[in-house]
Amino acid sequence: MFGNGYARELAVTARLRDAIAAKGKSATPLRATARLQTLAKVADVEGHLGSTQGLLNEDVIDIFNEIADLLDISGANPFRIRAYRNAARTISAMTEDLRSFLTRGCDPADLPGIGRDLAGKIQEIADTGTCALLRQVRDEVPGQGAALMKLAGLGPRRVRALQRELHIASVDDLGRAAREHRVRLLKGFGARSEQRLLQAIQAQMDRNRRFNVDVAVRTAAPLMQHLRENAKIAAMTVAGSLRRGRDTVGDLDIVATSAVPRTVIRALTAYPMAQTVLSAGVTRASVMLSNGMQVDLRVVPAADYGAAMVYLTGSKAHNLALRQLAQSMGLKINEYGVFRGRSKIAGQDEASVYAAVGLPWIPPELREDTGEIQAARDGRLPRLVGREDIKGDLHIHTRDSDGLASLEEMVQAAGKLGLQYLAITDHSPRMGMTHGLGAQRLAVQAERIDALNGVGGMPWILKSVEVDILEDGSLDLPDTVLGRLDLVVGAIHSHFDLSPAKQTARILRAIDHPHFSILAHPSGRLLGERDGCRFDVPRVMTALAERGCFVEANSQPSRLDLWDSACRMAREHGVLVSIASDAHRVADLDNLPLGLTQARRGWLEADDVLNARELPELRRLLRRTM
DNA sequence: GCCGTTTTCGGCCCGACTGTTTTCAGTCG
Repeated sequence: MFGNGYARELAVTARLRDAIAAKGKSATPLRATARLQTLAKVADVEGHLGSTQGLLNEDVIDIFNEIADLLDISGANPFRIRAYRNAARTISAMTEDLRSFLTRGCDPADLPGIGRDLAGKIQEIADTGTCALLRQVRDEVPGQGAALMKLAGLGPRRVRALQRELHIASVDDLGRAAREHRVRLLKGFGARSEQRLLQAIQAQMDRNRRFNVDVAVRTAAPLMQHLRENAKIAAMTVAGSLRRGRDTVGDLDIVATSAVPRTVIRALTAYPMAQTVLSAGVTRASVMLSNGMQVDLRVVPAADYGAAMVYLTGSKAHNLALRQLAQSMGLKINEYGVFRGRSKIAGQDEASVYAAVGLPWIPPELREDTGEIQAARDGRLPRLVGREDIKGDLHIHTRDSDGLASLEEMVQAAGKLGLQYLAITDHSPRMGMTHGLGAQRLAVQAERIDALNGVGGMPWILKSVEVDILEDGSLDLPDTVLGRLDLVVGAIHSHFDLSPAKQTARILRAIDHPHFSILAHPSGRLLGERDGCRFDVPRVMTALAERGCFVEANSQPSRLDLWDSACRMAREHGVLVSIASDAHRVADLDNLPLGLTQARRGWLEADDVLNARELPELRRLLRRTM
């Protein structure tokens, strides 16, 4: 998915910064990024942004993971295997382009989990595009071992057995063998595992499907209600990626506490939407719902609830780091609590678990092992922006273009939500299908806004427009028209597939426009439908900062654009973020928390958020000085 | 293969569930 893959191309993470600082080297990401941008400015734009940017990171991640899978199948030292996986994870947490990292003279061996050997392999991949060890292990493990490993239910041992005994090289081979009932003849396999493998092959074909967060919420709510009504539950919460606020959700993780766990397990397996029961034990069960979403349920005693919540909220990387920290203190963390020897010292609530390892409670949105544990240790955790900090909404449509409610209805609804101000941002003329507004209709709208503002008792209405950024970077309305507005929100709605160089130049030109205020949904991605456009994000952030402009975190569940790491990059560049609903109807105003969550995942505090400002301060900030 | 409040060797996160076994290995989260 665009958000995850592309996020890897962005700037230096705090984890990286911490790791380098811990090793006694000084490296401020801002300075590093600035240097990079200087290089970019002098370089030929097309050349700089050509085919290599970010691809090295992907290459190294793929190669290290494949080496790990193949070593696993060949029965290598498990800790050597883990080293490759850890290194791949470190690279995927990097948001700077690895090639520019090397160009700047930085040493990958300074990164956590990467030593001299793997640093050498990274350099080898940078130089040659591949790695001798990969070729070697591919020779030793013939066939598509790595592809087989990705099937649910197949690990290294069983892949090895399939390859050795049945000469199965590919997923297709496996499907054939399973249908011919040859797999069940192997030791350790039976008719049931044969059936499951066929299901796994089918599931893999259906997969790569993650759910937008609104779908996940709409799936979770009735399920939770069903469980409450049909089982004796003392407390229950959704954990996993939904609780961490990921932009998309793969499955639902639910943790519940009950004196009679069996009732909860039974209630889940009896849920009408549960199509297949994948597993059901005494304390844990998994089902596949009819909409294709998997639910993993864990039932624990009240005394273990906090530990189970930490465990099931994850991320896996965060939990690993937490356990290692515990271990270094002579403690053990599992889903039942924190233990010193046999005695349990914490676990009832999450705060006690963190406190046991000397940390303050860490908000779920930060639990990705991207520097939050070190920040918590140092007392540097951000005070994340909350719903109560949001004073207004700077991206709202009305019936005048493609909205479904009138200006008056949107303003009243914003007032009911306690907002102090809102910006009306209907589309510009180029967006023909949205009935976009030209100069004349904008002037009429402005009169109605003046009249409403004159009445008072409602949120202050700012005059604005969502002006189309045309292919060449010019704006879809004349200067004279834009100059009369309180702010100008600019967005791309076409030509998403320009080369990164052209896309970057297009956006930079738009930002240069004297009346430009906020870059809205910058990538234009539609989750699960359309990848976003590709552009040089650090460069655009730098330009926004230099011009006194802002960037939007769009709250539509199918957009969530900016994504988390780009929000973090905005903060690092000193660009204030407008967390906006992009509402086209009254109900859409309630989407604001979704964008807010991405902002929180990007470590944003209230000070980093444009619409956390009071109106007078907002007005001051909107006055362009450059 | 990495790493050091166990510091250049000897460790490396932890437990539930499934299927195939008949006491447990393999897989998964």
